[in-house]
Amino acid sequence: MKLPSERELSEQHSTTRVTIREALKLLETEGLIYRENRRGWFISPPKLRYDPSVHGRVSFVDYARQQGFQPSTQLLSIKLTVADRYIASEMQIAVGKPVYQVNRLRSLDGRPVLYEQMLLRADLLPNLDRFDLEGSLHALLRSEYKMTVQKADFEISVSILPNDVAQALAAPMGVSSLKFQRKYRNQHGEIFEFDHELWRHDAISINFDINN
Amino acid sequence: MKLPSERELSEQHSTTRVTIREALKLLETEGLIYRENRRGWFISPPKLRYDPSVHGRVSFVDYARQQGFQPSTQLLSIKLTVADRYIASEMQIAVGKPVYQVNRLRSLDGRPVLYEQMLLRADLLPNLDRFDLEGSLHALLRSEYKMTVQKADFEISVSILPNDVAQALAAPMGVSSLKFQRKYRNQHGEIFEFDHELWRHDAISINFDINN
DNA sequence: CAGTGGTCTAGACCACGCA
DNA sequence: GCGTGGTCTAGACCACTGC
Repeated sequence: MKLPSERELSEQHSTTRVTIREALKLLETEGLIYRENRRGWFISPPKLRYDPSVHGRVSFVDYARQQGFQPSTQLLSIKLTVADRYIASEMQIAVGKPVYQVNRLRSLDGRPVLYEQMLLRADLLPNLDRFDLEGSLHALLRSEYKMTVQKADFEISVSILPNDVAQALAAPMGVSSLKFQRKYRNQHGEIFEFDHELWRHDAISINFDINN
Repeated sequence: MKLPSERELSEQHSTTRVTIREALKLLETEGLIYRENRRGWFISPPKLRYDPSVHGRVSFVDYARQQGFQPSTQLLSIKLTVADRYIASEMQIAVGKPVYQVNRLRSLDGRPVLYEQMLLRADLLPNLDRFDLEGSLHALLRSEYKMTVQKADFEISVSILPNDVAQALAAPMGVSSLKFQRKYRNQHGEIFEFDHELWRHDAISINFDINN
């Protein structure tokens, strides 16, 4: 699945590295190939089909397996912190309220595709850090805290991978990404979770139905 | 809203055009600036917030106006054709069945942001080409054909603007795009419309709610 | 340590937008 | 017809990967 080196390609096509790189970047934007930082160019695997309407009910691991991928999750960090002005306003809580910040990395067949940052209200979910956070978070919230998702707000846009995230995904700077911003409300209408998900743009397609 | 020329920028920053262009392309991928083919670089306006869950009920023109944009629609072409194998399979009709193909270009404040290709079953929507197709299509279907959307299937992914579409959007080759593929079913469960929408990636964010 | 991708220089020519 | 962006050449050095 690895392409020949850029120097090799430029000789084969009697052109220069600059030109070859431009062509490779077109294919990258198109989603056909991707890079791992300083390791080379690779053919992109098929996209994961992601259905936001079942999110919170069906776990990443389950639907990835259904589609023939070997998924894995790595907990990067968890810390107890407090809401700054931005977080407080988005989560509709007071500035200074305690929140857990959980960062995870998710991979398909060993390829990192998703960087997840989750902010969770610590007052509603005490001692969250004592649990195993590499599995399904929503299954955990259901079984340990009787917390279920009543409503989810999504905002999806195309942007760039921030530098730290690019590093975590072994991606070079400037790779485009699909950004999910998500808020979950529980049965009482409280926003208990506020997430940022950053996907490699070539790793995902979003599929869902709307009924009128 | 126009940036200085690339040559000017490279002098100002004591570097070469190649390097400046790389930097500009980073900002382009990030969505902060955009190009119009051979006309220069411009600051990107705010994104249109698009809610797929109200699509079919609220028109492009209406929600664009609500957000302070001046929307416009241009009919590029309409023709009566027949379903090839791909279209037939996607629309669940027989190969050779008649379909209207409608192509439209939509702009915000004079900036082309969306290329729309719609395929509509001609047997269910006879003489569609006699109507004004620069307004809301679904309003037309409702009033003239008593056709309402019961269910909509979405597939959203990031890709590149195809060359002909890039040209229509006055975009250079290789600009990334957000692709919507959409199927509408009527009250009888028939797929009467199959769309491809290509958005400039920096012109749109998708916002919607899911209720469990 | 050899080879890779990431970054950069200093030019060049062409096609097109604009006046 | 001038200036623009789009494309290309022929090099270079560095930081890092993989052996």
